[in-house]
Amino acid sequence: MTAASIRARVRAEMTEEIKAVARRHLAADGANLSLRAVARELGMVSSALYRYFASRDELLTALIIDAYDAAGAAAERAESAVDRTDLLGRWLATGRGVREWALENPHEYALIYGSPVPGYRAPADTIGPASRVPLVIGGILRDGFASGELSAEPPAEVAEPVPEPVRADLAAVVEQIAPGAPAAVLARGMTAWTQLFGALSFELFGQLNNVVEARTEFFEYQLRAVGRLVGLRG
Amino acid sequence: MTAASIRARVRAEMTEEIKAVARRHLAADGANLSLRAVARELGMVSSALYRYFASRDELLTALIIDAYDAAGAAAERAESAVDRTDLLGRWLATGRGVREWALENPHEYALIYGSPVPGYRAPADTIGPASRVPLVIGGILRDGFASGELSAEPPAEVAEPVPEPVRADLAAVVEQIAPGAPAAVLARGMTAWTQLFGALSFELFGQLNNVVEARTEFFEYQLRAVGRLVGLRG
DNA sequence: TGTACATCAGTGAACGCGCGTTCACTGATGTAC
DNA sequence: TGTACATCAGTGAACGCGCGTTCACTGATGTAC
Repeated sequence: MTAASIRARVRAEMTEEIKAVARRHLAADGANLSLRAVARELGMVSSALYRYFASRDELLTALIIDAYDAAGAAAERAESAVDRTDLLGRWLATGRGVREWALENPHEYALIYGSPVPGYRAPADTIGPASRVPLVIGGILRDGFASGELSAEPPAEVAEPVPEPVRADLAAVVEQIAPGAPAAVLARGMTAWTQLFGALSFELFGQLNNVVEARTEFFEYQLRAVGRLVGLRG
Repeated sequence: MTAASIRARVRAEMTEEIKAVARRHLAADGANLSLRAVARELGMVSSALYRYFASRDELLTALIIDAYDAAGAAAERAESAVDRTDLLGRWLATGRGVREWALENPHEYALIYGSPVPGYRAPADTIGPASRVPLVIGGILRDGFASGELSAEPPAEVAEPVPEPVRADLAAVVEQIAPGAPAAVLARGMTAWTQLFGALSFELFGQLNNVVEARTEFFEYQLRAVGRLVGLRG
């Protein structure tokens, strides 16, 4: 290993360490993370951080990207462990995987799915990582449509026509997320996606306090209910 | 009008004005609202605010309560304009009412349904106002169950049993929200409640950017889809 | 292999701000007799 | 109705903090000849 690459590795490790400390600080400060506090904990002077991140916003961006990646990886890991033909199981595993990650990392969850950070504009590099969970769901829809289990027609009793402008928007999304699937299937999938994160936000942001204590069971119930709405059988 | 009551009225007006300015500042600062900035805009010295609010947290609490009340009032106003027997229509009106309020007041929405404010603990006085939207939904469920339109059994194809621990939690909630309705009906109602705010959070917090542009139609589609899951006909 | 030079991580001081909260005070307005 | 006193809104200074970012610098580590 050349001297240069050792230096690069040390630099990469230090970068990771800064992010790790910053992640811990999200708990105390939320999105108004203090660079000076991070530096203090690392035993450095605050200006030293500028060797690694050009600004506070850049550090925040790195944390956001990492959080999306971690949530996506959790979904992928959980979903990939399920038999490919068990579509409902794959959906449930995805939801559970994301939830477990979110419960372990509530402040990172809040950073990406909570209120936007005032004054912060997410750069384009967050788009890819942010798509990982939707892509997992898209894979389930694609396979379901391919196997015929998911038809363009939803379960008869909950059939709801997709409005024309939404169809148009989804036509573009279909190509990236679930190539080949009809817009109607994707629309139901996006309803499920919304439900998943709505349920997590309610749980993590306190709306269920004093209302539902059986959090895991309630989450599971909602996942299953919306899975049925999508047309997933299990 | 006595002198004392004039003083009281002036005081009340000043209190409202402080809150109005503070609300505007939520846009710039999010939840880390600055008392000094509010005072500055009012042309007062910052210590003068302490005549009206004992601390920054107390001002935040007032804003949170007002926001819940405003969202609840919007839901009530919209829902009450619909024919009582049109359950699906009542649900759609509720959703649209909340969404309109949220789009007009995105920062207040974020304050109550977004990430929790770091270091802030909501006092008990927020519970009542926070229940107003759920109560509107509960009213629809109650009436639906009373008229027989909503049965304990959901639409057959999306039937999903309510887990026992959730049933137990909901038994308590039923009394406050929809007296007389079975837990199964309430569970579906809470799924709809989650979907409603999940959809709003996705829209307001930017998750739909570059994905769905036909926001109103997509929202409407989701409201209808989950309304069917609940068993509301229209 | 040894040496001159370049790179780069981290320092420390400074700039120019911001904040919430307390406290003694002034002066206007209201109350009680 | 007039006067002494109490209430209360708002002031201004201060306390004791915090922050992001810039800049000239030191000194260790790497690179090129």
